[in-house]
Amino acid sequence: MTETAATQPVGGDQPAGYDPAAVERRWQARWEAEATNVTDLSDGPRPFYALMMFPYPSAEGLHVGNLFAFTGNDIYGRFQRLKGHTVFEPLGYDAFGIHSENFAIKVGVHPGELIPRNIDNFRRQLKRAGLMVDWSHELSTTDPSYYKWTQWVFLQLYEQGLAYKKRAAVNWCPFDKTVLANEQVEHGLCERCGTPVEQRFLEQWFFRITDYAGRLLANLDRLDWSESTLVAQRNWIGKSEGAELAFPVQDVMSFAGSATVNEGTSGEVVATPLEIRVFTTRPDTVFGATYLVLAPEHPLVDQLASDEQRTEVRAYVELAAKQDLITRKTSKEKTGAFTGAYATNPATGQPIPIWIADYVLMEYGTGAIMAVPGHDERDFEFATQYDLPIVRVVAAEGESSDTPLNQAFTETTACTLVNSGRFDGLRVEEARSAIVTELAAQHAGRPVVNYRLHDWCISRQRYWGPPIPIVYCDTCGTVPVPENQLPVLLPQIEDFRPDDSGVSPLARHEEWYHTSCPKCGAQARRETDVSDTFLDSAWYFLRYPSSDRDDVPFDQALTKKWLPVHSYIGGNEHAVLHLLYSRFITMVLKDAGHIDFEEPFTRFRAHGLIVREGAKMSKSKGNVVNPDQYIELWGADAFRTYLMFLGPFEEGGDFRDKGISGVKRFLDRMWKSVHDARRDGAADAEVLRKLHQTIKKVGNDVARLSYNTAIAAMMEYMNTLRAGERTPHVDEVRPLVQLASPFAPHIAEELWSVLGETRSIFDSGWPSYDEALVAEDLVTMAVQVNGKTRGTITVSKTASQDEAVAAAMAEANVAKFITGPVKRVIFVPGRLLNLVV
RNA sequence: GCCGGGAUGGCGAAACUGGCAGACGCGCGAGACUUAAAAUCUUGUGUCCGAAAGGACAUCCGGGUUCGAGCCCCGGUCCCGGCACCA
Repeated sequence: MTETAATQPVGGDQPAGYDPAAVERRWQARWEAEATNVTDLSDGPRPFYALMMFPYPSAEGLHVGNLFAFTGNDIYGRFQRLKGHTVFEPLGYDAFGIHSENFAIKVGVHPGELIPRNIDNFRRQLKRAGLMVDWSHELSTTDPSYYKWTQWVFLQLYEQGLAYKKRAAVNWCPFDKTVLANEQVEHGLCERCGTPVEQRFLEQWFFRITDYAGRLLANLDRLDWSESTLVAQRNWIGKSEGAELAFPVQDVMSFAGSATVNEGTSGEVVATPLEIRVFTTRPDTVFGATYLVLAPEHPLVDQLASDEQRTEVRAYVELAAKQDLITRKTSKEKTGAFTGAYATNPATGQPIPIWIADYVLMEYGTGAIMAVPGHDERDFEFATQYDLPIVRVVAAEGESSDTPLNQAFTETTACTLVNSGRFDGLRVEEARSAIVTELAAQHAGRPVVNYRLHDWCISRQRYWGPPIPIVYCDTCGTVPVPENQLPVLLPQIEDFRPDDSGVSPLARHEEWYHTSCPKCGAQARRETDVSDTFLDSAWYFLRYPSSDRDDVPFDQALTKKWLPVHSYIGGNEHAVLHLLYSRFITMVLKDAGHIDFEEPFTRFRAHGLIVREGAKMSKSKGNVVNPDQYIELWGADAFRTYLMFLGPFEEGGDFRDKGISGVKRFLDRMWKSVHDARRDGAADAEVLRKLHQTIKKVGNDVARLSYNTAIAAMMEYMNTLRAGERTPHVDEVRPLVQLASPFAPHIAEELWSVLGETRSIFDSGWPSYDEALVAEDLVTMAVQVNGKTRGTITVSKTASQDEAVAAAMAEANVAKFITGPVKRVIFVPGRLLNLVV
């Protein structure tokens, strides 16, 4: 390209060719120099926070999937800006966590050195993509000025009694000597080294997210989120309504206070009958409960075991403890042991044996179940295995109390109770409440709602994360680090590898580990666990607007103005954890009075996945797309536009190398059209009509993230614009440049200046359309005979049914098929006419 | 097993509320320009029959509702994703 080419007046005779690299370099420099993308957060009557989930800065650099998502968000942000909003589009890095740490261990470089390097590379790549990012608010979760406030968030939960410590099972890899997340265990083996994973019990920090289960679930109904994400959250929270029932244990007494699960009261020295509480969603089947099963970890197991059964029971408990958490939950084989004790079924009054088995999980319900083998598949399997009685208590129509059961009968609709004493004949739905009411009157039961959601374990026995801001003092106990002593800095240590001890590598660093008690000043020890990466990302959206503030986690006025986030975009792999934790933390901060809203993301859309030639991209398959290469070859504008064109944004699509050429051709034609455009004479009326139709369609499509069809509409307009090698008029091309600008921002800016404009196109406003012009005066309608299309007619858009029928009859091919009298006419104005003969 | 999403030309895909199936793009065929090629432009392109006009058949399979079904209902096959002994 020559120097003068870009500034060649419209109508100049020899427009220069389109050189994406030069154009993109020029405009990126100019945006930076003129701070085009820096948002004045204190200004702007119509703020719009367009957020994309921040990336984990991997060593491999930006993935094409990342870029797909970022571009999708950027287009939406740019569109909102053109629509007159003040748009804030920040970006940051989720750089703490096991991923970074494992990679650092692998290559033998300290993560503190590796991460800044990766971030530099990410920033370079993201900038090249031409995102409208306000880089002055960039953040990284690994920065002490950020994690200081992550620790502050922890303290907020601690102060509200929502953070607590308890012993819990973790997956432990004896070879890598590390705690593993559930996702890192495959078929009971460590995903990295293949060593069988063991279960270990460690003291860990938890957040009481279960206290918020009801609210987290109820609010979902009023969120404008992708349906699939809402469903995933509902399933994860897993509400189930049922009852807690009490089964008294025979001949075993206990001291009050230790007798029941979930009820730690005073230690009165009064012997009370021991009872087992169970949770069930089928209280209607209580007459069929022929035995009880406790989880092997249930606190009453040892007390219940009879002398002759004790050895067997202990062996089983030990075996269960050895098994890793994943295998236990996936192997369907039923095993268990009889405790030797019996309980009384409160409905039948009959004694039933108490068993332990690992198919019952301690962390759900009460850790104990009443087994109804007749009507539960798992119980049936277990009962068959151990020869326990199976009783039918529910019967379908045509069945009776003694219709044999050769498998569990789990149907409930149109079923009635049998073998259930005075409840016989009741429909299942009626029996549920009737039985609970009856048992409640005897203090043997109550209705209960249970959630599958567990409390959030945030402890990580690792190095690369924010230290949990807690100190242990021999006299003062557990002491939170005062806010003015934050951050608790993560020390720079060389041996950050985890070891066999089961505690964080930080514990090996005496000078860090030993500290003084913030309360009494005596010698004390630091908590050595760091917090979960998901805590870092559960509040980052609150930090962006205030990222330059050191004195507060988030400024009150800015937060009020900019939050909740107007549009959030991200991958559905975070449908549950990240999005749920963010909602939880937001609710907690609201309850603590720090913010005045409790849902962080007003609108959320999950983007799709990019595959290549039908297969998921992976390094091992060697089909990973490196964005740099494509941007080099085609330009960021073409690459962005192609990514948005290859499939629906919310579904993703197939990346095919050749596909990009069509999009590049489109940009080339737009370039040429603007340079060639004539100013003399008038614009063509029909072209203008098409233009207005296009403005309408592109606006509607972009608003619902239907980017692929928006691009198709622009291409279609381009075909009209250039049909028959006509020379387009300036008025015909100017709005097109605006429509294309969110997709291809650099070329749009360039062409905008070619059109004589001096300000950024992104301050030019979104073109409007004239509804009267959009509607065609003449419409082409399909004419069907008996539902088969036989021709078309062109009539006025206001044509009546009679006029349409007359026009249709005049068509030879239609008349040909009218073999008898027309019995019925279906007339859809402007669309179709169907004659039934 | 349960819960989502999906299956449309050679390929990526459109069709928003039941109304001309295949927009737009890739690829491919033909032509123009060129010494030639690339690029560009024009044009054709679901399948079958037909010179054409036109016709028949076509949205995973089998039924149904309707004047009319890719879309709604019933039954089934396959693919992708999530959860998974949750009582």
